[in-house]
Amino acid sequence: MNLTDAKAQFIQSWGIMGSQWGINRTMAQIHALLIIAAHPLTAEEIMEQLSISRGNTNMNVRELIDWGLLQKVIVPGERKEFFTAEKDIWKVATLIMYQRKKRELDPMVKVLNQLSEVEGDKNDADVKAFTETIGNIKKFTGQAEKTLDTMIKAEENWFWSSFLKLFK
Amino acid sequence: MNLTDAKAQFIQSWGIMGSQWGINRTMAQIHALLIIAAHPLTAEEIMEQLSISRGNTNMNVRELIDWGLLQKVIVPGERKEFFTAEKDIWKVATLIMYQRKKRELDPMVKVLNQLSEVEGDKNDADVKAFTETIGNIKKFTGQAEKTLDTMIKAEENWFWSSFLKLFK
DNA sequence: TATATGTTTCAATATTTATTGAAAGTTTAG
DNA sequence: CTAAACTTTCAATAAATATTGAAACATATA
Repeated sequence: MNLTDAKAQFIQSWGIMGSQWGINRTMAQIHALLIIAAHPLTAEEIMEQLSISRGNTNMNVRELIDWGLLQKVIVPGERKEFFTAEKDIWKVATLIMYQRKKRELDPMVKVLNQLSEVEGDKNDADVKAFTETIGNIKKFTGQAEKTLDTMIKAEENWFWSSFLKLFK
Repeated sequence: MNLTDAKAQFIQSWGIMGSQWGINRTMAQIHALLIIAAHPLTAEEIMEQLSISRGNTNMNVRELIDWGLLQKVIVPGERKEFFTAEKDIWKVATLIMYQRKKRELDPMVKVLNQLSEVEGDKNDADVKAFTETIGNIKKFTGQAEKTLDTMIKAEENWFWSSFLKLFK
C-alpha cells in the first residue's frame, strides 16, 4: 500500500470508528485528515480532500476546535485560516475522554443523584431494590469518574511507566 | 419523586446516554427497564412498558442477549419466555467494554497494522511522519487493550480495593 | 470607501438509522 | 395431527441525523 492509499484508509477507518461511538463521521474524518497532514490545512483543502461542502467543513471544524482537538494557525502573509490537529495521541485521548465525560456522563450522574432521593416506604422491597441498584450504579460511576480525572490530569509518562506496570 | 416516575426517568436517561454512545436508544431502554425490574419480564410486558412494537422488542432483546446483557429465563408452567438483566453493574460495564472492543476497536487495530506496512522510501519525511503517527496510535491502543483485558478479567473486589487505591 | 476574499449561518434536502406490523415460522398442548 | 400460543422476519415507513449551497456576514486590501 502506498502513502496516499494508506492515508485515505486511515481517514476512512477513523471516520467509521467515530460514527460507531456517536461522533459524526465527517468530524472524525476531518480530525483524521489533520492528524496525518504534514502541514496545517485550510478549509478549502479540507473540503477538497474529503469532498464535502463548505458549510459542513465549517461546522465540524468549529466543533473540533470546541473539543480542543483542532487549533487555528496563523500563517504570516496568508488571509486564509489554517487548521492543525493535536498529534500527541495521549493528549487526544484525554481530550476526548474529558469532553465525553462532561457532555454525557455528567448529566447521567446528575439524574442518578435525583433518583436516589426517591420517596416511599424504605421497607418496601421494591423501593429498597431500586435505591440499591441506583446506589450501586452511582458508586461505580463515581469510581470511574475518579479514575478518568486521574488519567486526564496525569502526565503521559506516568501512564507509560507506573500505570503500565500496575496492570500487567 | 415516586418510584414509578423514578423508574421512568432512569429508563429515559439510560436510553439517551446509550444513543450518545452509539447504542440504539430502544436497546438501552430495554436494558434499563430490566435492570430495575423486580422480576423477569416477557416480551409482551416490555412492549407495553416502553410502548414499542413486537418486532422492535424482539430485535433489541436478541441483540442484548448477544451482548451478554440479558438472559432468557424459564418460568415453570409458563409458555412465554421471560427476560432478565445482569444487575451487577461491574459485570455490565465489563460486558459492554468487551463487546465494544471486539466490535469497534479490534477492526481499527487491524487496519492500523496494515497501515504500518506502508511502502515507500523510509527516508522520505512524509512516509516517516505517517508511520510514526500510526506507530504511536498503535502503541496507545495496544496499551489500552491490555488495560481493558485486565479489567475484564479482574474480579470486582480487586477493582474496589487495589485498583481504587492506586488511582487515588 | 469600495471591492475582493474569506467565513458563517441555516432552511431545504439527502442520507442513515430505527420502527412498525403483518405474514411466515415455530413450538406446545390437547 | 392440528389449532392455539408464541416468536421471528423483513419490506415499508417513519424518525433522526448529516449535508448542501447560496445568501448574509465579516474582514483585509487598494
